[in-house]
Amino acid sequence: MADRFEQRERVTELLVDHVLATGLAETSVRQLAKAAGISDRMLIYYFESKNNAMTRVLLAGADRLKAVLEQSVPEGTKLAPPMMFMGIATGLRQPELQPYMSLWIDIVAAAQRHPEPYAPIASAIGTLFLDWLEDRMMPVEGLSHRTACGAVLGMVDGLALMEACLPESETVGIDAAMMAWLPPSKTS
Amino acid sequence: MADRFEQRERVTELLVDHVLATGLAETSVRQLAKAAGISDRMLIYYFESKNNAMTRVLLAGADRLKAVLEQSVPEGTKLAPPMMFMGIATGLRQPELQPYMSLWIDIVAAAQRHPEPYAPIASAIGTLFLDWLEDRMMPVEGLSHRTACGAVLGMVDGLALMEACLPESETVGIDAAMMAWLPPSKTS
DNA sequence: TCGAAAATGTAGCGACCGCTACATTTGCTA
DNA sequence: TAGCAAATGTAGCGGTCGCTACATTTTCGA
Repeated sequence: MADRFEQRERVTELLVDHVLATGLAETSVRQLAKAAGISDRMLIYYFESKNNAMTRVLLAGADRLKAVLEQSVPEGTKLAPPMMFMGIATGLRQPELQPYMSLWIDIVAAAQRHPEPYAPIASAIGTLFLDWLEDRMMPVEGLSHRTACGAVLGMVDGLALMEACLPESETVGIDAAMMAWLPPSKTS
Repeated sequence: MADRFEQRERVTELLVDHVLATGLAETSVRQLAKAAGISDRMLIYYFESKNNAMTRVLLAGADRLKAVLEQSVPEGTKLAPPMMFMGIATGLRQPELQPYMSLWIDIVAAAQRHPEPYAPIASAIGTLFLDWLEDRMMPVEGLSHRTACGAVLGMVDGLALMEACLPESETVGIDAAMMAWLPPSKTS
């Protein structure tokens, strides 16, 4: 018999795979349990409640994305806003990263309508990536650095949202247009 | 006894009120019926199916928003991108328009996971507003007009997404930053 | 080795899901 | 005014929801 908390960690990783593959649409207790190869009874035993399970799983998912981004843009790297934007935008379009962006939109939508447990999750993930960007993007002239990072992050999200709902013919070039509008980094 | 199709139109308007107030979270057949003051049996009778009901309701909601925007920016008006962006962004933050933006995020998220019926709805609404913007925004230098409109729309959406998931302290100034980055209209 | 605690299985609760079968009422037309 | 179709009400189907009561098995320290 495996220890309860070790099992929980193992199951969490399997569930991250699951939500990345299917989003928040197939997250009933029974569906999650099946994806992890256990009974729904044990899922609740490991996590106490579904809300707790979703919180742990989604935060673990955010950590996983952070680790992936870390490889492309290691700590200490400093990129000007246009390069940073295009790097993230093209990265998130890769087949292996695209699920993260779809899931992120799911989470923000869920946060609006089911504050428990999704609002704190969305806020935590948003702040996580704002911090990450703050460390790696070069500041721009005449703007609080935090604000500039928020605006860049917003543009990435907005691009992803357009690509999620419009046919490709309507979205080609939007990324390049946004990049071209971004300011260079501070020169002084 | 009221005519079936007249009833459907009347109920549609009531349901637009409902989804604007509660998003897609309370859209079971029974919840919709209750919001319209009819029985679930009659809701299906009027709309044939829930999918059909949601399609009609959400497209009617988009029409309603279009009519509201029409008042602020009548046909024939031409605005440069920064003015257009700020006008839409501040407008959508008003208490009476905010529900439209929240609902829009709900719809895009739903389109990813429940293509039927939401993907065509999201695509139709997105295209509707892209057309609207194309008519009223002044073109910018060196960029397909359609693409520029897509980028502006994406920035509005991205701003809304950030404001939906982060505390206000993290989002102040993002709108102004984005506006400042937008290019002026073509001078020639 | 044995007994308590941890881990796991089985079964099911009450609520809701979209939808439909069937009976009844209403209103218009012939 | 009789009859028929459209409109509406009542009841319920088979399924899923999150969660729990209870019984059983496994594990490990005394």
